[in-house]
Amino acid sequence: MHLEAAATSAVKAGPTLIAFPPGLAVGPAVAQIATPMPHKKAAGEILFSEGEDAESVYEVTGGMLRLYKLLPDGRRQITGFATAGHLLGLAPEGICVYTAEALTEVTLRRYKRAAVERLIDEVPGFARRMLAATSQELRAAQDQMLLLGRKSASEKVASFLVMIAEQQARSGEDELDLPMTRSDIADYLGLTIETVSRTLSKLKQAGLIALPTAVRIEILDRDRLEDMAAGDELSC
Amino acid sequence: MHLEAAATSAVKAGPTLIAFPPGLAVGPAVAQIATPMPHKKAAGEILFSEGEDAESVYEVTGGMLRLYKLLPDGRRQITGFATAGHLLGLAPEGICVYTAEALTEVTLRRYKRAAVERLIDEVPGFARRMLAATSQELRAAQDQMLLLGRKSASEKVASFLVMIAEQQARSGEDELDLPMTRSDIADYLGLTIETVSRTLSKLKQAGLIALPTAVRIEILDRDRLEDMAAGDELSC
DNA sequence: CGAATGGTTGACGCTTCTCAAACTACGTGG
DNA sequence: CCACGTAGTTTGAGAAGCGTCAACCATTCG
Repeated sequence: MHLEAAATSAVKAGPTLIAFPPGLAVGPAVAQIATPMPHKKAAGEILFSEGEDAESVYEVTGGMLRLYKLLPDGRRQITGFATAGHLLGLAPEGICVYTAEALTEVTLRRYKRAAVERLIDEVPGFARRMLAATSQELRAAQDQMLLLGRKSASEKVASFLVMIAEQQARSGEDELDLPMTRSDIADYLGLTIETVSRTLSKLKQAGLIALPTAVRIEILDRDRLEDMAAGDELSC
Repeated sequence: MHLEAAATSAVKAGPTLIAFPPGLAVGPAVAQIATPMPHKKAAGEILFSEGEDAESVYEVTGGMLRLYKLLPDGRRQITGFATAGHLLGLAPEGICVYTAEALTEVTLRRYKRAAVERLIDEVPGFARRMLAATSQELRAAQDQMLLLGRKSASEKVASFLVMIAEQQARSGEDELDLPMTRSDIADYLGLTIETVSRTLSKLKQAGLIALPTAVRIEILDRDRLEDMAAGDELSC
């Protein structure tokens, strides 16, 4: 019942999380096997931490989380932002490989991991759908590797803006709300806060975007931004 | 028959490819449904290219390939190295998302993609195994994101050496053969050839490794190398 | 109003990149 | 067998992009 809803929601939102591609339905058997527990987390709360036992699988129904890994000295790499429709905590070895932290208030449905595993084994086609979703995440992760390893700061920020724009493609609006801070963007792109801020200022000066407020971004020249994101020189 | 062999081979080798975790067996139905075509590629040959239709799925049985994505101006990010046991070309949308190129001579088994898809649908447990393998790759991809976004050159090279060492863990040998060039290593770690070379020289000077020849590396202090790879300061 | 959090901007420095030259290994052909 | 060419590697000098440190500004909240 609930997982079906997720199955029809949008895909993309960055790498490292499981999302159900659109057009997939799970089937009526689901709710009987895996009964969801409604959940809510306030901004800043941690859903689960890297290294913990993964006892539950969470389905995001609202809000946004950041998913990240840490180095011993505190350096952080955000591997993705999870939004409605994403499934978190499906670690195959039963251990969380990243931390999930609420960025806004977040609503979730919690499933017992064992129940989801049973679904995978027993509901025909369910494993296949999970496989498709996971493959999609893997593809996104590979794009992110290209970004982190080979793109300049301008190209990274442009890529980020294009990604957010695609995600918030509701109506024809070219105004974006950023739920995350500069620090989150920096840790997602492998940059520092200052470089993100400076790069946004440069894009603003170049007339590609406008910044009414810090968390609000208007895209003025989508085409050039996409060219820049793709690495088509003219990076500035 | 053949896929079972793969199912019992080692996992790790870097992100972005599908490998069968050890201890998984596919079952005797496989060979009947998806008959493999033996294949061979010489070093330098391209198996498939980014953007192409993914018509076949390849199972690597010997040798090594590099998997990479390109930016329009030629910048390259290697997302992983594929070795025996890895499955390539399982793009869910039917389009290759990276290029696979033989690094050494490579032996492969080719399956029709449609046949593998049928396997996924019809052989109980097969989709589940593919899901486990793909999740494992996703985990590795996340590790690589942390490396690319937040590790220093020394930490990157140390991580690479530890990875290769784990992969070539045959016997107690601490001598490694590198099938790839400095250029490949650089494009895997998000560095340049020169930085890789200089970093290896520094590690040699620090007594952590020895370099009998360019393609041969002896690990002298595994512990410190692993500390460095994990980001435990003392980076040098 | 003042503190706190987050964002912007500037000056400076360091890590890594770029450009260039020299060295090594290896295979080919004279 | 050795000169030569080629591809790959190493090393150096200099440049640049991004990080670090620091000050200042904006917004929110008690």
